[in-house]
Amino acid sequence: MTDAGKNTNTIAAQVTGKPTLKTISKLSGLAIPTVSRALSDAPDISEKTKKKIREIAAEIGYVPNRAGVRLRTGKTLVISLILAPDSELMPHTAQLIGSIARALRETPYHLNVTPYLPDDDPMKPIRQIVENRLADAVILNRTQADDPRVAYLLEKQFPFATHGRTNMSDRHAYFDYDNAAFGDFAVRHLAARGRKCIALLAPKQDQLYATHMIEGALAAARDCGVSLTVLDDVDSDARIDEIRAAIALRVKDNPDVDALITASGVAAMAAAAGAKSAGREVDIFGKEATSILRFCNPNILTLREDAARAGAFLAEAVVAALNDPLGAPKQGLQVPSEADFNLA
Amino acid sequence: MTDAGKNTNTIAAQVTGKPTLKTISKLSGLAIPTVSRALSDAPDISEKTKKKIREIAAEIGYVPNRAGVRLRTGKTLVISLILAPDSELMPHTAQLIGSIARALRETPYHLNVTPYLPDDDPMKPIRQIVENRLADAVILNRTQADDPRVAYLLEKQFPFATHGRTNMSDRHAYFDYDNAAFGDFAVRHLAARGRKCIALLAPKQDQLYATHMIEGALAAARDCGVSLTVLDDVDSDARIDEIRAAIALRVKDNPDVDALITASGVAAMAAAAGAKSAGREVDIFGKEATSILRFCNPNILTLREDAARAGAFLAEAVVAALNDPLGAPKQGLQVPSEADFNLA
DNA sequence: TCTAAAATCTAAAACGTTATAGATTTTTCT
DNA sequence: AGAAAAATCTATAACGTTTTAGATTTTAGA
Repeated sequence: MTDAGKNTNTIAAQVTGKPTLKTISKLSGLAIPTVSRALSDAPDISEKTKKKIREIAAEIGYVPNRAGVRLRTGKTLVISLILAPDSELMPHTAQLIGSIARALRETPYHLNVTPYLPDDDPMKPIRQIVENRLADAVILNRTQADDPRVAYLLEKQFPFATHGRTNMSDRHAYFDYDNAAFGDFAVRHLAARGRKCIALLAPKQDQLYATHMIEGALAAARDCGVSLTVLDDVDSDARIDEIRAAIALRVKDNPDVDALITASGVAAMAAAAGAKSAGREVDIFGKEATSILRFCNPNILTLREDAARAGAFLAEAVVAALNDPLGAPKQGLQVPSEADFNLA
Repeated sequence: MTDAGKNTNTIAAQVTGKPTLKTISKLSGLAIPTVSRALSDAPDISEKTKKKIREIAAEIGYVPNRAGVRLRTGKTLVISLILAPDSELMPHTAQLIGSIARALRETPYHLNVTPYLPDDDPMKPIRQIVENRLADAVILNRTQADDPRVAYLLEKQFPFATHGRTNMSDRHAYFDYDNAAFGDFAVRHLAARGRKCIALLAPKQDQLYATHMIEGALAAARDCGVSLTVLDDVDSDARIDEIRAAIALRVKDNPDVDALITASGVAAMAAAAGAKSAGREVDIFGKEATSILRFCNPNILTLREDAARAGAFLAEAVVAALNDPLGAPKQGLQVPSEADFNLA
């Protein structure tokens, strides 16, 4: 009965090549499935054996071969971030990507990035991933209120999380910025500074965040007794020069406007430039602070959108969805506070 | 001899589950290895057979299982982008990531992102990837002149490409901005605007791009007969407020300075603010244009760094290195031109 | 002490692919 | 026509893992 541990100690040092279960099997004298089950803490392996195997594994630096696991289990150990074309141009995106990937380091999953172009069908990357099983889950950003990708993923029961809410948010994991609260915060802040006639620059597209922002701002405006106009004929996602020109026109048309709220930092910049070119002094309140912003114009106010927090949350949410497909989806909201005010 | 194609047509339509080589084997009546070799265009398969197999494969939408390929060949079909902590905060990084991933769509490789934190050992992710074969190649960004990661990868003969040159650039693929040409361009441009005393804000760290930039600028300054001072005690990679404060001090100390050159857009902004707070009107010339910049200060001049081009090049370069490990590494340089001037 | 049950381990198979060596068929040459 | 050569295909094995069912050992019960 001593043949099991016969040559354990001598070989352990001189392992050649990348260690596998087979290596541990030989070193321990136990069968490969035993080693496998011991490392996955199966109930039918004795504590003594588990300890022994874990020690050997640690000593020789065993790391499971992903291809083997993948082939056998059907899991890819990959989570894919679907990158919308706009996102590439947004200042916070790199931080979002980095923070997702960093959070995933605590898990067996790796992050891969799947971008698409403005002319591409947004459904195509999703379908490919689901049909060819290129990932175990996806993270979507820049979701639309009525997003066909979300509908598809729900139908296929494919795990996912979104950055930004949708019409179907009750059924999936997400992280979002509380844009109603942002609208509220911005209006109250401007009102407190004595502003009376605020214009809000909303994106044209069917974006839920705009709806929320407008609702919050309108309610606060009523409450504070200030006027609020929604400039829905100016696309805050348009090119920067167009925004500037459009804003210049609008403030000229409406001489009472003394403050502007925008949905993004870039739009805030453009709005500031537009107002200036119209010879007007207005307060600008923009979401999505960039460190750059505070130098641009003395009157640009911002609330920080915490991309790092969003990324970490999304990573956890999507892993939770993988581990417990039937559990309630994790949902997070960043409520703006004074602590985020005018910070980079 | 007719048993081969016996039930081809009938079954083709009703394939169930994800098709594999086995599926095609059954449909075609040919052995699995034959199917495999036909699809990889091996010389010992007849054209007739190849055609037949390719048709079936196309019809049922066969896509090779990555786990199978990976396990058998040892290739991961993954390329990993190592993301430096600073990069997450830089405006162009998302576009770099997106363009790499988009270029890789033409290849079998997927892009995965491996970030590390300021406190992490930069070698750790690289070692993990190489030792555990988590990718077939890596792309490094923010390389240092003397980068231990580059030395390690060269020693291990692991395929890679870098964004930014190093001391060992002759031996690896890279894409870089021609910073000497940038220094030259900036100085000549400022001189043409009548500026006589230029200060150059260089990063403190051992970054090759700074060396190049300084060399180019110094040579041009000699040639144009203007004065150029290198502010090497101000770290252009420092926090934005520190740069602003430092610049304010320096321009106060030196009343002759009438222009500033910086290595980044953010530094340009900060420098502009610093000069303004010192009550001075100086021209600012910064690399790495962001759309935002042009609204900030009337005097910020920029040359565009084309992140999309960099990404596409790096993807191609690293794939070339994989396909031909012994070939000359692909190396690219973006030479700044008027076409890149003051563009976002 | 013997049997039944529980605990612990192992053998065999499978995931999908490709490489190697060998088998079969076809072609070419004498 | 027969043999050698070329062309084309197949059988087998392996990559590293986990699952299933079964084998062995140990413990508990009478």
